[in-house]
Amino acid sequence: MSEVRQAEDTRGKILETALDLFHRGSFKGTSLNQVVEQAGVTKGALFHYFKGKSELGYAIVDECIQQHINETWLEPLATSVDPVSDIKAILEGFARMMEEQPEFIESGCPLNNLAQEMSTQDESFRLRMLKVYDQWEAALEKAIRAGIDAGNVRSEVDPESMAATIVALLEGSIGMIKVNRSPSYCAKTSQGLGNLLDLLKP
Amino acid sequence: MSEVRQAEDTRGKILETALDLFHRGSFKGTSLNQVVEQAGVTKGALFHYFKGKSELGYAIVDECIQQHINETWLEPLATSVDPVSDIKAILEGFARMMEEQPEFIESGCPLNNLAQEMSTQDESFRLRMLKVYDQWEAALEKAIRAGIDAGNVRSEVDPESMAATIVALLEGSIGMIKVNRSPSYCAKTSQGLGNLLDLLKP
DNA sequence: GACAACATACCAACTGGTCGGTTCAAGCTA
DNA sequence: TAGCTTGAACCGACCAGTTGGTATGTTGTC
Repeated sequence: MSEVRQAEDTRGKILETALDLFHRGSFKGTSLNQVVEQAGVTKGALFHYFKGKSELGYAIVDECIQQHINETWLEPLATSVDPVSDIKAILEGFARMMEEQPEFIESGCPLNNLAQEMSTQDESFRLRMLKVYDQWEAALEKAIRAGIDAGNVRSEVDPESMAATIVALLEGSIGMIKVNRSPSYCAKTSQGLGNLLDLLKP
Repeated sequence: MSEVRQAEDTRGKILETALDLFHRGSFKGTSLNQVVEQAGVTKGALFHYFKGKSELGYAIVDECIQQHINETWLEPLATSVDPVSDIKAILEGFARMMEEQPEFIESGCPLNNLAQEMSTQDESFRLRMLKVYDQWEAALEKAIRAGIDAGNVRSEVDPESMAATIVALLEGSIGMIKVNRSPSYCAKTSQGLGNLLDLLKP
């Protein structure tokens, strides 16, 4: 007993643990008992920081997932004028991560998992996740537009539709990798994404 | 009481109801109590025909979903030599269905929903759903190959990778429609799919 | 009377959530 | 500076409701 009080650290540990469990399993399929057990905290601590399971889920979207999208997509694309190269670089980063942490091949995209599970069940969830997707697509669209202006992307490309297509194909591919769970399928999808991106080139 | 015995009809009603509930909600998020209530049968009846919840899920994949994929994809593509036109025709059928039954915009693809939820949790589930996806991709691949032979598809296209890309983009798009839930987003994704298919043309 | 086709009552395990308590650091007072 | 108060940060026993699953019947048909 009589540990030093950690304040925000406990909240962060709960968020981190819940993200991990929701990612590997699912939102509804993970119990709060599992969360508190794995996080090494008590039910009281969890309900001290979050009004309930839903609020915990909202916080994960607003904080953890939003931050991750910011770091991996929004910031790298913010000043891009050559989206084909920059997007490919991000995807290569993914490929490396999947080799290092094979759990990601099985578990898929945390955002997409949560979005597919919860957007029909909880409007509040849906709107939060839609906001993240909108920002993601907007960043892609802006980068494609800048690419066109800089002469790095064909002018016939429709930035809005292409941005949506890239997100859909990426999320769809990650989902199929989850079901297939084989390196050869990873290669197939990465080829598909590469072909799509090459279409942007002049 | 004392209704006429219906044998296989009861089983069918349970399957149909469970598919509907698993589609609109999720597998774990739907209780067997909901299933028996909506199907108008008792728990005894359900456990008479299915060993448990998992077996009920397996039967839905093996029977309902497999049959649906057969009818909408495998059979129409079996003798296709012009896959671009034939796939577009199938997609137009989807578009029509979404207008008539708006619930499909919200609920997404039953196979993908189940696959994303359960493939990490239950290997038996995963293998069954993978089998359906494999058949789907094989049918697309075969049609693309036939299209190349008939001069309706560019010979540079890689049938295997393109088949996987079409499935991934389609499932990804349906998933994004679920989150966006707007007709304008439907238009965007349908444009993206159309563009991809037009790439096959010579 | 044997057997499939149900019906009903029931169960242990678990669920999200509550609630009265405890601990302790920081601020206020005298 | 010693004592007092307050409130955030927990703790953990408890709760009503639900879960998937079972055990024991009853009913109609060949």
